[in-house]
Amino acid sequence: MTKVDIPRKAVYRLSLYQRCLNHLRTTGGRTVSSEALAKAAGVKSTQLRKDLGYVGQFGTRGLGYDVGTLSDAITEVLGTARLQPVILIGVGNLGSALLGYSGFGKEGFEIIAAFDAFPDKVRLRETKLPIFAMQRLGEIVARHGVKMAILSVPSQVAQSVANVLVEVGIQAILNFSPTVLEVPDSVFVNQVDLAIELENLSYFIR
Amino acid sequence: MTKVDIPRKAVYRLSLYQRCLNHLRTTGGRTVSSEALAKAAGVKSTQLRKDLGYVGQFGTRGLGYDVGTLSDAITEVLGTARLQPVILIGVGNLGSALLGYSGFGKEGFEIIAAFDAFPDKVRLRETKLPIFAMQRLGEIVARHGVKMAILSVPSQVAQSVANVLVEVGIQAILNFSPTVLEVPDSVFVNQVDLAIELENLSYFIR
DNA sequence: AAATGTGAAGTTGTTCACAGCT
DNA sequence: AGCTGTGAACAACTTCACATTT
Repeated sequence: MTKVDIPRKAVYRLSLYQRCLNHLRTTGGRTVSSEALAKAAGVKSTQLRKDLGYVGQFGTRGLGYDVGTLSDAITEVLGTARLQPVILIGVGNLGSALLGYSGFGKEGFEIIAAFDAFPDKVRLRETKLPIFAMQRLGEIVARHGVKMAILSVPSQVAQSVANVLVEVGIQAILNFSPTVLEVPDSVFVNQVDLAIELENLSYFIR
Repeated sequence: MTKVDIPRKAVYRLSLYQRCLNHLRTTGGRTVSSEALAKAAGVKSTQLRKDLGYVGQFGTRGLGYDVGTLSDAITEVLGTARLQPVILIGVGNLGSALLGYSGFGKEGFEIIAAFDAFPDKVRLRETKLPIFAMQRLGEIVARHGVKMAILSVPSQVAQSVANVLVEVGIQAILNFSPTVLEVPDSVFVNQVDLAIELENLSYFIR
C-alpha cells in the first residue's frame, strides 16, 4: 500500500473534507462540485482538487464528485474505517472536558480508558468510564491494542508521563500540556497549545 | 511601527521561545545560546536565529542572548506586554474547562466574562466569574474594550454566534467548534479542531 | 458547457554555508 | 574560538493555466 507521502497539510484538510461530505450526505444531493465542497471547507477549489489528487481520481468531468464514493475513499486512506481505541492521561479540568467531548466519537475514536496519578480524587459529574491508576497503563494498552493517547497532565510531569507512554508502546500522542515533548522519531506528537493560539491571535489584531 | 510582516509560523514559535525564556529566567544563567534555546523549544538553532532576525538583533556574537533582554523584546513585538481581556462564549463541557485553565493567565490573558445561551443552567464547580446571557455581549465588550473571544459552542450555532461577535466588534476568535467560520477578512480566526488532530495522528501511525 | 486533473509557475517557509563580531 | 546574523540554496506548499473528459 502506498501510504505516507500525502503532504501533512493535505491530510489535515482531507479530514475536513470528509466532515463536510458527511454533512452533505444527509442534506445535499448525490454529487458535489469541487467548487461547492471547497467553499464548505473554506479552501480554494483548486487546492481541493490537488488534495484529492493525492488520494486518487474520483470525479466525473463536467459533473463533480459522488458524495458517497468520495467519502468512502477518504475514509479509506485516512484509516478511520475502524474505530480507534484511545486512552487519556490526566483527568483534571481539561481532561474531564475532553472525556465528555462528543466530537471524538463522531470521527471514529473511542476513549476506552482514562488514567490519573490520583484516580480517587477525580470526581466526574457523569461518566461510565473507569479512571485507572498509572500502574495499570501497560496492561490496558496491551490488552486493547491502543496506539494513541491524549495527554492532559500538568506540564511539569508531561515529559515523564510521555516517557512511560512510549515505553508501553504508544505510537501517537495528542499533547495538551504546554511542553515540548522529546520522543523517539517513531512516535508522532501533535501539540495543541491553547495559550499560544491566543497569543498568536493577539499579534495579528493590529 | 513595522508590524505584520513576520511570517505566521514564526510568530507562533516566538511565543514558544518566550515561554522557554521565562523558564530559563528562573533557573538558568543570564545568557543562552541559540543552540540551547532552540533545543528547549524543539526547533533547529538556525531557524531560531532566523525567527529572531524578524524581531531585531539582540545577540552578542561569541556569547549568545541575554535572557531578559530577549524576553522583553519578544513580549514587545507580540504585544503581550499588557493584560488582554478575553471573553468566552459557550460554557459547556469544554467551555468550563477552558475557564478553569490556568495557562491563559500565565501568558497574559484574562477571561473577564463568560456567556451562554442558558446562563442559569450552567453550574460551575468553583468560579468567581459571572456567566452572562448573550444579550449582554455588546455592552460588556464595549465597556472593557474586548477584542478577543474564545468560542466553544455547539457547532450548529457557531456561525450565528460568530456573526454576533463580529457585529459587536470582536477582532479575533479562537474557535473550538468543529465548523469553518465565515467572517470578514478583518477578523482573525484560529481553529482548534480536536477530532481532526486525532485523525491526523491516526494517519501517520502506519 | 461544465468541471476535473495536473504540469508548471509562483509563493512561502526552512536549512545551509559562511562572513562578521566579540 | 565561539556564536550570531543573513544571503543564497533548497524544500514544501499553493495557485495558475489549460488540456482533457463527459
